[in-house]
Amino acid sequence: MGIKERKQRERERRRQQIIVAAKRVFTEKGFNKATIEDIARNAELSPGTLYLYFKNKEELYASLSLRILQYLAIRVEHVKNETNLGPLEKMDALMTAMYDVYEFDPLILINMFHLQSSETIKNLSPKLLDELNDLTRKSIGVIADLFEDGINKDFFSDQHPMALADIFWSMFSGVVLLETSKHALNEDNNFLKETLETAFEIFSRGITRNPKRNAG
Amino acid sequence: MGIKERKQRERERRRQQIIVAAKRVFTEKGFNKATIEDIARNAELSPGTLYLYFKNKEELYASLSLRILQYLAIRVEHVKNETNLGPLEKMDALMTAMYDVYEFDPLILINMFHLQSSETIKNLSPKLLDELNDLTRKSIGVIADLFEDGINKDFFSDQHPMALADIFWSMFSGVVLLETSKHALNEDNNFLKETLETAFEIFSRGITRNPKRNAG
Amino acid sequence: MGIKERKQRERERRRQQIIVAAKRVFTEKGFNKATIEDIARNAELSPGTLYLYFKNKEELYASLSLRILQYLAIRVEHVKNETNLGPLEKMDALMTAMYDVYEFDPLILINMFHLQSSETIKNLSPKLLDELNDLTRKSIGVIADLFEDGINKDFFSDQHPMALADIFWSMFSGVVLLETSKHALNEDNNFLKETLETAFEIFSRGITRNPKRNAG
Amino acid sequence: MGIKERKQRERERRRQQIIVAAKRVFTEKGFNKATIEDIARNAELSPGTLYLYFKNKEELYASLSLRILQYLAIRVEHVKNETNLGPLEKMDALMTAMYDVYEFDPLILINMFHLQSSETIKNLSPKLLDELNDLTRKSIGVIADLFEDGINKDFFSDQHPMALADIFWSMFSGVVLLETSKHALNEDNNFLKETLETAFEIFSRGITRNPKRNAG
DNA sequence: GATGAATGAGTATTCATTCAT
DNA sequence: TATGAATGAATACTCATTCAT
Repeated sequence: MGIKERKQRERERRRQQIIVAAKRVFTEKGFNKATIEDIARNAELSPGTLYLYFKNKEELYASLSLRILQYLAIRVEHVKNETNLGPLEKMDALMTAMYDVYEFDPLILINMFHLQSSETIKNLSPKLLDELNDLTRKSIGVIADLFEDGINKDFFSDQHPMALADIFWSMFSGVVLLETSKHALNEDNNFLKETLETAFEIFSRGITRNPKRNAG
Repeated sequence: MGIKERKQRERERRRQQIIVAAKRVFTEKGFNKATIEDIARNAELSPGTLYLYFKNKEELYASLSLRILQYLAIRVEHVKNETNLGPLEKMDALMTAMYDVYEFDPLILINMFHLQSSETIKNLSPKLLDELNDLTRKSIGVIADLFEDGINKDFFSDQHPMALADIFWSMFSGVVLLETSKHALNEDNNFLKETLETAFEIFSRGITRNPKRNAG
Repeated sequence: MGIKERKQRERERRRQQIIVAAKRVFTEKGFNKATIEDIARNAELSPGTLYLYFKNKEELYASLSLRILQYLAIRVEHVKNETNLGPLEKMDALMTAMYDVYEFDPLILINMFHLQSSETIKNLSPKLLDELNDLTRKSIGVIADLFEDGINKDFFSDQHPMALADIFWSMFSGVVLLETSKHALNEDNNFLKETLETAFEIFSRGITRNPKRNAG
Repeated sequence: MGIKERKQRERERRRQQIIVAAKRVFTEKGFNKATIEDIARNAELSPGTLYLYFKNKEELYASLSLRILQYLAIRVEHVKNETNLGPLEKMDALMTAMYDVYEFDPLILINMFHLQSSETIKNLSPKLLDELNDLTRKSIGVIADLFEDGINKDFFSDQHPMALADIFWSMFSGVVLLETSKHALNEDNNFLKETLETAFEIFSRGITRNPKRNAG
């Protein structure tokens, strides 16, 4: 048992070692230009070993996203559960959470959005795709709940909560992608934090029912 | 003379024939999985012929984006020049324009956003990249002008116009990408128009100075 | 008839136009890197037109050699027919002739030797190859006759005239190729004339029967 | 340790396996018509494997020449070091050496001369070209030393040793190429040995100072 | 004859994946 | 488990040649 456990832990350590290397290489070269050998060398393992831990290159690529999505899920869930916060305060907490998610691992977050572009989706295994989507949808669902709550309590204007959540998520990913592409183009991109804050601020004001706000 | 002209027209027709085929194939398979032979077959031409009209695969791919960016530039420029419209009305006109751009060629628009993802940027020729960016930046700049005008006239809250334009553009691309990825996942995505309208509506309300609005 | 003749002359002019262009391009780029379109552009004609005058690329390439081989044949024949010259004087005349051949068109001469290398031979049409070989063999044969005459008159040591002619020809082509490869390597190659003279001088002394020479 | 050594040896065996196949195929078809797949098939390996041992087609091609040039260098160096031989005897030894070089690998020797033709030079990587040239020049330099020694000792007529060496080398390569092109033309070429001997004999007599010879 | 647009066969090279050790 | 040598499928691009005008 102790042995089994140790082996299990050892195995998990190897997995992380590979994931870390993969992150570095994919981030530097992009999915297509990154080779398995690059990653293996970076992980100080042999190419063959990678296949003992990941079914194939795409699976490895996608596995990078899982962790950040899990973090996202935890964070938004936590916001939802903060029962002592009102809808507006939860919005603030949500925005902070989103920025934390971005900071948790910006490179992977971008990879993930890229992953969602239609080209990549076509080449992913259905199982993996489902997993990714479930995690994403779950978080967006929780976000929708927050909006719904706000609407019910008349803080937010009366719109479809899921639509709001989608737009919120779109705005988040749109800003992240744009700011990152600026980075890739060597323009300065130190303003992502400000841009994101401004974006969320606009969004927040946009959905807030004015009387309430004035009152608040 | 007449002959020269006819040849010119014939040549342009071929170009379009190739572009149409490329669009179909790139859209179906994505840049990497699409082969020149696929496109040639689709265009009912030989692979060699494609190279009489486009220098290489990337050039062909990017040429798809140019047209829609030109359309975008024209549309936003036109909104700016509508001198008889006030800032709020111009916002409405801008949103309509953006949706028209989406409808002008949704598939290519998505390709284009994908193009902007960092992976692709790394693999694009600098010249091409510049061209694409100049066109994009130009339009975003005009959008910023609209916001600036609105701010000067006290319709919009006092924020950096370029930042607002970036967020506007991010929201647009974010929504388009999200809705399209839903499509790729076979969820129904007929709601893009509504989502986009809602998104713009929220954005609009978010940036509008309340007193004015109440007055307006 | 006059018309026919004029047409014939016109046709010959075109042929030369192409040959001149081909020479330029083949010399600059070598056989493989030179394209038919390069040559056509250089000749201010269309690619298709070249095929009205030459069966294919290789035929065109080889046709360059014919002229110089014809010049060679004439020159050596002329030396042979100089009945008022003795064997040693004929050798001098022969060497002068060979150098003239080199100067007649150095670039083509080198192409020709290259042509004789086994790789190219395999890809030439038998008919053309025969033509080239007949011309070469014919000249080498005449050279052999000169040696034979010298041997018979006891000027030259008693060796197989054809073998001597082959060696003479080998030496000539060897020197030309070596000096030219030096040129290609950007070493100075202005010494070809001297090298060739020295080579011929050595050859000449090498085959001359000493007693005779002492007497002579 | 033993394992490492065995692997090393195994690797060298593979390399030879490829070189042997390459020699066969290049010799049969020439550089351009020979395909990597041909060679791979001939070596009973996959195309990809060839690239584990050689960077590209040209490198593989040129690697064939290196061995023979190394052999040449060793042989001429050895002749030079035979301190108990006089100049004339060294000439004999040199000629024997040259013929041995030819016999060491006739096909490759011809490839090598072909390699030196200007067309090929243009398409070779500079690094490779340098390597080949250094080796060649080195041997020709040693040959020049032999001539210089002979001149100093008054055995040979007073000419520039390097020029003599170039001519000697030219004659060698010229004879080899001519005789081989005869072979390619299906004429019998069994006389190369004789032709080469005759050529060297003529050369030798041509450079030898007569008084000495008479004395000798 | 002349054109030049179209053809499509031909190939070096890469790299994800496997499997004998 | 781990290795890494071997695999071989896959693909952009070129260019000699043709042929409708």
